[in-house]
Amino acid sequence: MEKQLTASLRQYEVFVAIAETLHFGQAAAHLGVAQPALTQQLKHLETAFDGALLFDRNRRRVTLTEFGRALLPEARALLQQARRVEAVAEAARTGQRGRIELAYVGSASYAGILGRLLRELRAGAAGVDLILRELDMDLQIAEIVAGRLDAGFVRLPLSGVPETLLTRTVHTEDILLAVPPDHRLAGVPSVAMATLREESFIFSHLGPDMGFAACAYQLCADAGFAPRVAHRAPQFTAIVNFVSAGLGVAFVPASAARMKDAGVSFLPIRDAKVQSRIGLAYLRDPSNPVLRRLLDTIEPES
Amino acid sequence: MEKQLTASLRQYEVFVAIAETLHFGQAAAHLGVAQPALTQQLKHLETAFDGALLFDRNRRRVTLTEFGRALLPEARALLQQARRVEAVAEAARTGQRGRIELAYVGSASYAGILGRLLRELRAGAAGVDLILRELDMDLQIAEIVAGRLDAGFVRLPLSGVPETLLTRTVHTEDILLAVPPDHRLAGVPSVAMATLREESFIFSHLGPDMGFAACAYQLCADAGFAPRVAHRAPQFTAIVNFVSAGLGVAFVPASAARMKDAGVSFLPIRDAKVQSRIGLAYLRDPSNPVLRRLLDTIEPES
DNA sequence: GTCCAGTGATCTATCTTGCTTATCACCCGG
DNA sequence: CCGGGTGATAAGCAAGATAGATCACTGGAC
Repeated sequence: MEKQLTASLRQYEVFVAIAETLHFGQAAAHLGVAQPALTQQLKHLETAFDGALLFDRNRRRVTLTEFGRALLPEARALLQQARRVEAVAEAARTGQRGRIELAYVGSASYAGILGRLLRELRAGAAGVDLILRELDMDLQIAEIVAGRLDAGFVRLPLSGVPETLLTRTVHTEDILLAVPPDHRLAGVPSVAMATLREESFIFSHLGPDMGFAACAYQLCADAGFAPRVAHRAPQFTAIVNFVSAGLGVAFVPASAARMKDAGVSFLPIRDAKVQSRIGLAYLRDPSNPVLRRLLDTIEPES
Repeated sequence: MEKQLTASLRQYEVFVAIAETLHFGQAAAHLGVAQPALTQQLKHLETAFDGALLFDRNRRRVTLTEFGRALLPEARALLQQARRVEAVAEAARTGQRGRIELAYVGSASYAGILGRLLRELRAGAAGVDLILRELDMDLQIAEIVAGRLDAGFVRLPLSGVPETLLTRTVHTEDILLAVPPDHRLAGVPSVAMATLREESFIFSHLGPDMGFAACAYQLCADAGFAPRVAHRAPQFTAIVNFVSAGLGVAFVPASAARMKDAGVSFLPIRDAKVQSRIGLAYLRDPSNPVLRRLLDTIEPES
């Protein structure tokens, strides 16, 4: 059992108010209460200190005793800290202060949206601790559902996830076709899906129903064929490397085209009806105020 | 009207206790109250923060929310400051911390008692602000009575002072006779009062009923004569200078004999029945705890 | 000296707060 | 399915805080 505190904030508040005006009536008005309350609270405080008087009350003039004078700065500091706690509470409640743990799939870092979004998150909220790490989409989902991660940037769409897991699109970009330097299409200004029916494709590891791969399969399905998958690679860097080595062609998000790897061409697809979307995935009704604030900065859509 | 504080120390205390154990029952035991009290107090605190929850209570496990986690360090700091205020209050109440304003008559500084006493005052009380100044006895008394000075070191006795002004002897020393180099007594090992009846004396300015002068007059009265006062000077340094210049002899406190001014001899008085006392003068029932503590270190006597 | 305005203390009734005990609702392991 | 453990809820009581009226004392005006 800890040592009990013997005086209340209210009592220190009264003490400081009287010390500032040296007048019970004015201090009472300042605190918005009647004067007898001050007399009583102050007396309680003095009783808490073994009866040591804080003021000399000569009926006509109120003066701090030496004891009171010694206590005043500490009492002021206490009240200041109390106000600070409440200010911090307000900031934490509205998400301007606190901690958030986010993840992102590797390909999200090409798109440059991380920097932008996180800059927004920081705007006017210098007190936010941000823990950020790169993580594959499937692991992100597991961590979020388990409550060990607040939210994550993934390639949409998701499938087979609990319906408490929501997503919100934060970035949309075209899908390009990456072709090797010596490929028949290298150098053409754009391609049509129909011409790709016989190509060998390099796809990501992730299944056909989620993320970027789902969009790629959709492109092919729209064009009336199923892609022949020659190889799989985990990340777009690896995929582009495979393309560069001539192992096949690949769909990549436009932001991955910056890689300019060994003569690989990135060709617009004339008749593409789908784009790749990066979204933030999070649990419904998030309790983390920082996340709530982050979601507020993203237009609530899809 | 200031912004009102919305939560109480008790509520933060409850919050921190629960945060430390993550268990309502244990926290309640720790605080020495029944468990429902915690539930209620915590709810009050959460209500004060617009209903934002501080803990996730899953019936089986209590966890801090991000909001609670953000608030915890501030709440801890608040409680620490509250404990600090009470510690400071205790120290101030017992005089180990605070401020004291003291004065001393010039001749008290020869006696070396200031250093000793003030060292005692500081012992185990590093938080004491000491304001010290040299001041003549009569001014000291006025300042003390007016409440502008806590206490002062003076030569006893006092007379004609309010009876609320008390003194306490802190130092006693012999009275010596200072004689010029060419005086008939220069060089004798000691003198008897009876041989001084015809001497010219140098006295201090202060009246015959107070301080050192009162002792000197008493010496002469005991010997059956009234001293012939040739000159007056305000301080012992000046008096010894006058003696050195051959203007007469003078009684001085033993501690003034260190001055060794230009061949002046300081002779013990064989039949002296009085000594000079330095005392601390102060108002009865001092409210300054530091002064009370100082008085406690001086044996309560005289 | 007398009186009056100003100020803090005191008294009392009322309302609020905080705590206790008893009980409930729920989760989880056997 | 039951029992131990845990937090929430309910009701009652004691303590605390406040308002309003009044008292008591101070110090200056005259």
